[in-house]
Amino acid sequence: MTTSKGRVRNKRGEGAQLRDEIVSGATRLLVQGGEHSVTLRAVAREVGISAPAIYQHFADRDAILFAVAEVAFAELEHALNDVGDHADPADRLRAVAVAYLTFAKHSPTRYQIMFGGVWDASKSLQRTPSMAADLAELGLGAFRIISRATADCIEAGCSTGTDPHADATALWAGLHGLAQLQVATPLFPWPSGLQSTLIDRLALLRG
Amino acid sequence: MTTSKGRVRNKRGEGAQLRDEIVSGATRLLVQGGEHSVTLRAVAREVGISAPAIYQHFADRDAILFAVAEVAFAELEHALNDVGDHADPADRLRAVAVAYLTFAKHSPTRYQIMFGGVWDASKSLQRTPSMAADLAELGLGAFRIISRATADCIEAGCSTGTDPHADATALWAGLHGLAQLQVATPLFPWPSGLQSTLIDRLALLRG
DNA sequence: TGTACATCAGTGAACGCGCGTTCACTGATGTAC
DNA sequence: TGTACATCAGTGAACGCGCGTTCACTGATGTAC
Repeated sequence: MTTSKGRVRNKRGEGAQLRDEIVSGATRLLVQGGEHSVTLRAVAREVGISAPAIYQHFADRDAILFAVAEVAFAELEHALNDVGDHADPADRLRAVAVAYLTFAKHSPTRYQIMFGGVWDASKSLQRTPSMAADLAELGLGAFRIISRATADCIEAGCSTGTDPHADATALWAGLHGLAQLQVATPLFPWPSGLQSTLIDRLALLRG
Repeated sequence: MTTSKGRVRNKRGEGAQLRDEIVSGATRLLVQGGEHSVTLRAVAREVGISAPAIYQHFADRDAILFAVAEVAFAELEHALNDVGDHADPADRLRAVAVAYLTFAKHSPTRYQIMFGGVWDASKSLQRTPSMAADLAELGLGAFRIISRATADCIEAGCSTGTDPHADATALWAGLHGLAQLQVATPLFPWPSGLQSTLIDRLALLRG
């Protein structure tokens, strides 16, 4: 059986597949039209199902966006892990940092979803216990990769730092700021080599 | 004459006062309930006027938020200029940076409005020429203060940097990232002294 | 093997809501004569 | 000085829209006997 849009109804026991389609559809809408355009009904239209069908998989709109963020975090983590081999730990850390910035530049709207923005004050107070904690946990995955690479630099003597956690946190903040600002204010006269400057200074890498 | 809410109608020639009240009301809503709660009608309710009255002063909702951002940028600029006297240029730069972070921490929702988020992809394509450029100009005001303070450090020999613009930009990015991340992920184990670490490293200040 | 039945994976119509926006208007206030 | 008039600063009702959510339902599919 096909719906009016040609979608094939899932077989018995395979209903959970729709969940993935919903997340994909929401991601597509997010990337194309911004967070604002991801409504429950719009997602249903995008996927080719009726609106109520979403309720079998998600409690509300925010739950969908949360799932989108989950996937995005997983992709980011994968990108950071996938920077290839580097003999020099400093080069590896630089590659990780660049991968982070690349992800943010390539998927600005998803990146925005991942770090706040969505869960605004009014609602977040209620869902903080569950969602914010889960989201923080997801973010930690990406952070740990940066953190490990930073620690490796210190151990190998490529960095003059002494506190891996503090250095990694500073670097993370710097990367986040750079990623966001460059997307937000493209008209600003960004100096060339800013990425490297910021990374090397925050991670205390030797010139 | 008073309206049902007790508001006194402006006299002839003083209609422009309502503009300020609208901006204030929108700011109040933004601070309390997040960007999402700033609708044209909600603003009208907050101010105590009918919804159509807003159209005499603003073209649409985004124009109101833009005005809110304008005021916020002016306040930020004022805060950065108002850090008091410092014999050491490095101390002054540190004070400016701390003032920046304090503003962001104290007015997170306004800070969010100032740097993107609001003007999402779909709409911004149309209003980019006028609004994004104006907003960038506003942001430049605050940046110039950081930039000048950074240049002073280099001139005075408190910083080992050689390119004031690049250093100031890196510092700005770092401050922005720290400001945003700390608001977005309060559960993260933020190391103490992170602010100073980040500032000193990016501005190349001597320990 | 056939058949009744339970369950799964959705649909379609309907609801009430708040939104942005328009339109014609109102009543106070200043101005010209 | 009085009075007609233009203008200013809004109001109030109405519109169509998309939204989230509910409800009863449908029809295919697997399962028990």
